[in-house]
Amino acid sequence: MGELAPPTGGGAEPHYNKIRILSGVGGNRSPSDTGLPAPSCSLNPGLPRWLLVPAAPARSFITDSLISIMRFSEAFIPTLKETPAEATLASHILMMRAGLIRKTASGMYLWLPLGLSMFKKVENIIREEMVRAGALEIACSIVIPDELLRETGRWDKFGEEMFRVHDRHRREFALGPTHEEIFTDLVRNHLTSWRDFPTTLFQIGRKYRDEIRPRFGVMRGREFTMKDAYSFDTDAEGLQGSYDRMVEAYNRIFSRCGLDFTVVAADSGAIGGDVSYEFMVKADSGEAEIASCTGCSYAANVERFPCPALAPADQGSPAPIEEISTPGMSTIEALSEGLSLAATGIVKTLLYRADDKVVALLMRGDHTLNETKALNHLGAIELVPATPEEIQKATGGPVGFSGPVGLKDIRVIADLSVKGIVNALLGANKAEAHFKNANQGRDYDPTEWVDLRLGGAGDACPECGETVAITRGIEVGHVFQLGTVYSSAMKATFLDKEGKSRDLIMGCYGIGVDRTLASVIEQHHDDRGITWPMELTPFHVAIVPLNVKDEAVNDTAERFYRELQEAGIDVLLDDRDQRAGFKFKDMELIGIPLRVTIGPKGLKSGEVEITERRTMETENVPVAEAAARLINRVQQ
RNA sequence: CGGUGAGUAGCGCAGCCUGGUAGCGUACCUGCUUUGGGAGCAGGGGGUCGGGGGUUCGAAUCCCCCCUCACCGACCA
Repeated sequence: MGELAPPTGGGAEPHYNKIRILSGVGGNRSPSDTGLPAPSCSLNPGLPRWLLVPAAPARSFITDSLISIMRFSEAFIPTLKETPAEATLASHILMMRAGLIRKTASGMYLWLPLGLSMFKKVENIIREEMVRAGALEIACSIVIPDELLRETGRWDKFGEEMFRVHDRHRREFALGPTHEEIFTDLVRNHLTSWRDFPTTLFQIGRKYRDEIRPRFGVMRGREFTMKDAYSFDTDAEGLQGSYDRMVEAYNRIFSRCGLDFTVVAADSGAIGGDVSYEFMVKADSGEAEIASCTGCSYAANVERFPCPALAPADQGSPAPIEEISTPGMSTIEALSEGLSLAATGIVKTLLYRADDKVVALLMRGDHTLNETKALNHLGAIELVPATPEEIQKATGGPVGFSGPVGLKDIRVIADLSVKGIVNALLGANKAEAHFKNANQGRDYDPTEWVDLRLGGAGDACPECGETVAITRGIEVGHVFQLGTVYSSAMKATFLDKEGKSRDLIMGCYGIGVDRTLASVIEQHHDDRGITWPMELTPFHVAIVPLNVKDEAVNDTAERFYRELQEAGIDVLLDDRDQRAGFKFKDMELIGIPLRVTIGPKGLKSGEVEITERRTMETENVPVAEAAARLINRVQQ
């Protein structure tokens, strides 16, 4: 669980929203006109052009009914007995089998009624918490005209990952992979005074990224739904405040979704900016690696985890450099074995093509390159391993025998831990040969020293020095302090109190909605199916009459159905003429938290059964008490 | 983009090697029986065998090209 307890349905303090009066219409009501206490926090600086109104209180999920058809015979819930061949991840398998989604193309899914219901519940939690934090919702087109993306250079920077379309006049558009430009453009066109800020806008909409390899169902699709919010402030303190409110909202959102998550320092990647954190759902199936300290609360995405220089192995004093024959030894492993030499005494030379230039990256033999760090240092759009031809051209030697000695006209960037390696072994840039006793400064000299290393378990925590452990996670949210990256590129400015034009200071905040839902299933399932948390389930209670042709059974089921509906509970009545086992399996697969089973035998003794999905514990309850018992358990 | 594998009924699969005009399970429809853990019997509907070209008297099957999908990889020189 996160730090925060989920909010209670009622009794919470009122929350305030700011609404801007664009024209003079509406007058100048003061906050006290609402009859509610004035806002207590920094949410609102009390600017005269903001009108304060109470936000809708967080609705209780009990009244938040989103499904209209609640008889199984009339619903569209195509459950599968068998596992579709394409699915390997638990959440993907269950979303297919329980009838939440179907695939329409690689990385593209449609949401069936049951899936859509849960989807909307996640969406609504996000929406409520964003509004609670003072953000204003808008809706954007998914299509972005090329000129906006060209302003920030991202038309080119996104490369193949961006879907592109054109209209009949050959005007070009992108299917938005993210929407910084749209929001920045909107704000620069309409908000120009220091009085207009702070402002945070958000939308919940589809995004398109032509992923190299879509996988894991909706977890990494090419079309996905994202909540993206953008804050605009006039100074660094303002940004920090907007940012803190979003982080707080995120904590509440993921807690309400019943997720076990953690917040980690992250790389800001293609979005840009300075401070960046990711919200990670803990899952072994996650694609992200997290370095978390065993001693303190520090945690970071390994992409971002800093790796200072490590002390070099003691290899004596410098000896004369010497070329040696190393037939067939083109890997660190082969060299280490063939020459009985520790990998720590070897320097490997990785050749990459950064955009259109080949660069050499030096790593200690036992270390792994962190491509993200290299990419950031180079400021390149693309970083790919050089081809054998490019390596031959750049070094004069074949793949597997590259080294920094004698390299000309290319950048030689060395990891910090290469410094101080005495009498290193490294490639001679010719077939079947390496140099031994190579020494930095005498035999080769990198042009740059940078942290290029990928951290791993056992590395030191940068905060407290204890060792870190590596775990995996699913990135469900990402928050950035962008600063002026976009505002300066797009000339999004405001006039300050002195009448001077200054760049707006921005933050951006994303949540993957589909992925959050899939994560919930990753963390809430068993071998029978999904085990929904009460706040996200499409139905709180399943009514299972065992023999729909038995009048007493049927009447009782219908009576429960009415009573529970009247109490505002989402209830699914399995009115299908099917055998008991068949219905039980379906309900367990779908994961409805409570099941009331009505059978002829039980009715004769005046009892029905209530089964809790999560524990599969069953209790017999007198018919007269059952409805009240169910209502009570949904509400707790 | 590389490797591996797969495209045959809604879903899961066989048939292909060895060419002769398509089958099993499930789901679906009808009837009867059954009714507390994915029922039984009987009858039935449903397929451009991913697409195109070729070989052949004849192609799901053999050959060529293309498309799509899945899994793994795409730093460890």
